[in-house]
Amino acid sequence: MSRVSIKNIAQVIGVSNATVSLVLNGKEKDGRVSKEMADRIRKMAKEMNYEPNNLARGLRIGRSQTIGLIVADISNLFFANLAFHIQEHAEKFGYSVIITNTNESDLKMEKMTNILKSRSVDGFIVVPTEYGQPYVEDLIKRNIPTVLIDRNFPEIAASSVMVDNYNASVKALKSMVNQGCRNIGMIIYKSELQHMIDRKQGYTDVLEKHGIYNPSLIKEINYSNITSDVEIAVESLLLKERNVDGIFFATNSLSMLGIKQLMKLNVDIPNKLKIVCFDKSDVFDFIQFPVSYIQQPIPEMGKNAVELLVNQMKQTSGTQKKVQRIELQTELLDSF
Amino acid sequence: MSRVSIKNIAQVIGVSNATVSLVLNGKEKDGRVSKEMADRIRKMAKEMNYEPNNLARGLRIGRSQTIGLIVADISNLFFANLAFHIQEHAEKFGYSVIITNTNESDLKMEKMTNILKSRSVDGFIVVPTEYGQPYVEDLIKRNIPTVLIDRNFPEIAASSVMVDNYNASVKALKSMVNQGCRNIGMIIYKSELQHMIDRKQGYTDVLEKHGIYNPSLIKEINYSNITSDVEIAVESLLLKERNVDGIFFATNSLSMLGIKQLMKLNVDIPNKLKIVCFDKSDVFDFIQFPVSYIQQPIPEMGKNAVELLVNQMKQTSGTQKKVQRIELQTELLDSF
DNA sequence: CTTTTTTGCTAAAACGTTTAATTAATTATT
DNA sequence: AATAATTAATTAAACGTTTTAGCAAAAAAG
Repeated sequence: MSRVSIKNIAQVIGVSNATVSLVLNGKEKDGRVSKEMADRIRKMAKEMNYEPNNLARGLRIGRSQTIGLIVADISNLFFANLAFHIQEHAEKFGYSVIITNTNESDLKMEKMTNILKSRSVDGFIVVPTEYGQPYVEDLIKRNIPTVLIDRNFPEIAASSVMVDNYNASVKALKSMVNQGCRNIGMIIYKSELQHMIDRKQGYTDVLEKHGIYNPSLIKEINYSNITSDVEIAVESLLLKERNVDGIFFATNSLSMLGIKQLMKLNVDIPNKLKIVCFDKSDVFDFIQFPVSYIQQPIPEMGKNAVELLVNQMKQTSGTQKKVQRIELQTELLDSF
Repeated sequence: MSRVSIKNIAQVIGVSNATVSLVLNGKEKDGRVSKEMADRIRKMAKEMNYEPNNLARGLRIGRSQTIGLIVADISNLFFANLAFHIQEHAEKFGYSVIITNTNESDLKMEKMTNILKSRSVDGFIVVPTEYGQPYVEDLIKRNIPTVLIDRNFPEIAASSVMVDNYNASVKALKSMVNQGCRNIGMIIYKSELQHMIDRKQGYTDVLEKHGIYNPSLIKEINYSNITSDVEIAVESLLLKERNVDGIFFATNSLSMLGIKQLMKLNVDIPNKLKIVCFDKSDVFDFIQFPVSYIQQPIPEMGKNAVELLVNQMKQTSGTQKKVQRIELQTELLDSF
């Protein structure tokens, strides 16, 4: 036997579709359905194992109660955690989440926005790719509720939930300077994304203020060549004449590879070299030297993104969405 | 301006809905639409930025081209990777994936199956919770295509993609015995799930065959108390009189906590104690002692699950689904 | 004992597709 | 020249909801 519909229930009870629908949506007051009939309908619905058809519902009311989430890489723990919290929170508002991946590919970003649009998601939460700006602009032009997370495009009118990357970086570098570092390297992705630029700027500003800025200590890594690029970068920074006494890793993937290389080279941490990483990692619990790291408030990021989005979705669809940019603070912590 | 529909395109061109639909679905041959008209329609559709409404489509054709994926914990890297590969593969068949979490809660499992059912997913890929069997049975009773992954319920007629947990365990234990271990402990979840039972059975059988089985060396951990339980279990195994010279960790989360504890206690690995873990971890690259681990073929698991499911979904909806149980082999590897 | 209000329900349209059944016009076949 | 076949489209119903407007009966008010 196929799926039970409202019509089926209506027939069995001998009442109209409308009455059943009203009751099952808790609008019995509004529809003035008698208490007895309402109870009878609810009982029968349960008995017949009725489950609403959200396709039909979505078609009719023009909403699908679904959020489209586009992340750069679900197998990266940072994004996996983010996805987890977004989902948990979305559920509280009655939304399901469709998670999709871009693998940092702009092409895939275009594809994923299209797939999700055609599934009538009510809104988007997006970790955009480097040149994904046009696709975000398209969403906004179409007046589809959209919230950027982790990364944003400052020059377009998009709501976003970010951490204060500049100050995170400043915090990290100040701490290194205070601990006596004078030749601090930085390993960062080569990217035009604003959050990377901010992290770099924080580094630059602190070091310049202390008169110890040296641009040749910034190593920019190609995402496509990450493993070998990091190895080379670390080795280059460790050249004797450079006298590097600190390295700041701008993302968790860079940290992992960097630390691996530092261990291979038997670098004396923290005595000869101090390191600060972006993001916490399980790995920190297993290495014999202390690591400082910038902790991002992942649960709050997810929570805020969902709330921003829900607010946007609530607004009457005609009006221009109000742009809200949320910036959360990070914490600088020590692994032990 | 709101979303462009087929009707809009039809009006602009001055033709019927049907013609536009036929063309946009590539059925122009079937519907005998002239080449010129077809081209005109396609061009106009592109120009007007038409995007199909999959809610309407799904409602009409009774399928949503969506797979519901239920995992135990998306923030666990094993499941995150699995989700990643399932998604990549599903996409090739034109399916989107809605990922949801249960956090090992049976209640949530029920909720998630309901949510996904009401979203008319065409099929389910499920990592079931310990007592989630009734919900899987319900899906099967309703003739909804379903594939279990990572865990299964042998007594119900459900298709599944598993690794050969018994032989994985046998492989691990044989290797430890061959390396001279005689008092081997095991740390495993207290669970009635078949894959856990199989892993335990592999342990038992190998050790019994060698006459070195000692049930008091099996430590069963409560999922809700995992951190302290593992600490206690490790300490208990390391009591002098036990003379334990090997520990087998039955899951990645147990491995992580166990290794942490072993490091805290400064155990001499691998000289005094050998360890084998289930699943690979990033952490292995960062610890100073070698670890053996069972590697599960995550990409193949995802691929097989999607293919099984797609096959089920292709079958005419009336017929009883053929049950296929796929068992993949694992590899025993060394971290270095 | 009218009139008004309230109560309890129904009819029917709409959302955007797909698709089977027709129709009408043109071309091919005898 | 009549008939058959092909081509190029159309019509209209259906999928399962939601929701507005309306109707009839009962209850309340005057």
